[in-house]
Amino acid sequence: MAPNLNANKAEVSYLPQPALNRIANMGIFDTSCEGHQILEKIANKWTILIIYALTQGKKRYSDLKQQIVGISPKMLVQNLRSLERSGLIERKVFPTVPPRVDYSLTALGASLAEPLAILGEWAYQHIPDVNKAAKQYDNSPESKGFWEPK
Amino acid sequence: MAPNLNANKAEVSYLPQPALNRIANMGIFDTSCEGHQILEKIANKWTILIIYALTQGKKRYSDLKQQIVGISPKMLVQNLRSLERSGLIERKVFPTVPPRVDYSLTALGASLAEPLAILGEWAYQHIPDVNKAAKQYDNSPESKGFWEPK
DNA sequence: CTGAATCCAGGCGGATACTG
DNA sequence: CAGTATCCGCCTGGATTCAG
Repeated sequence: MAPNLNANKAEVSYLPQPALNRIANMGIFDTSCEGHQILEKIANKWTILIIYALTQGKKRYSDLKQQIVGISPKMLVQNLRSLERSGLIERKVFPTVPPRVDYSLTALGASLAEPLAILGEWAYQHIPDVNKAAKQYDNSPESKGFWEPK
Repeated sequence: MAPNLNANKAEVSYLPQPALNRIANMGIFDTSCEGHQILEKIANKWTILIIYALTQGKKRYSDLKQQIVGISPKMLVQNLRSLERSGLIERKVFPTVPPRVDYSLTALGASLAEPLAILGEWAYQHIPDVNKAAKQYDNSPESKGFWEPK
């Protein structure tokens, strides 16, 4: 946070100021760094969607399974456990028959919802931009002979 | 955007207001939705790290390879191509010998850097929280007999 | 209903060797 | 230097079945 704006960045001025300066120098690029590991954990498709869903309020297992289209029970449970273990969601079991389990965001999980929501909004807002870029890329000469990544 | 604060959310009041209301109802949970696909594309480890690195300014291939610890040439190129195709980064080739290639963020990519930075900052700020939760979880009775997810 | 267990294919992703 | 090509292990993740 100290204003050590060193002069070794001449041409690029598009950096978002506050956040990135700190991040870059904190070992985020190193696998052994805990921040890296947490980032890796939350930066995956299913995790994000689960957080999104739970932001609407507590939900049952079957609700999540229905809302998150295409998720297999295995992946759902796996990610739910992962999130629970990290303290992002809470799992509440009702000893009834048939059983009932509610999942909800913890305070920690709720604090993550905001950043993830911003990310999701970005995705929506830039659909046309990405499509346009993809179309241009396909018509460019360098798109010939490249193994399609994904 | 209209203030339709319907009353069907009684107990949970932790939702971040602005972003999530829109996201949830826009098919983000559906694989066929373009927003979903873009999100899936940017929400992966290597992509995020590449964006982070390039936020510091334009970099050469070898610079990226060195900075992003543990990335293989295959993954690096694959993700670079993916990002280029989506219009997030620009690839500039210098016809010199030995060859030189610079990668840099486009305006679109720069606009994504901010959300990603926020996410990365969240990861760092909550390292202790996640660790504490994990420790508690391990000591809880329900952590017995569960297949460790990741 | 909420998962657990098992099976299995596809692809992610690392290692290596090789080009212009 | 900046990739490309190839091989391949392994793990993700889907499908299915079963249990409490």
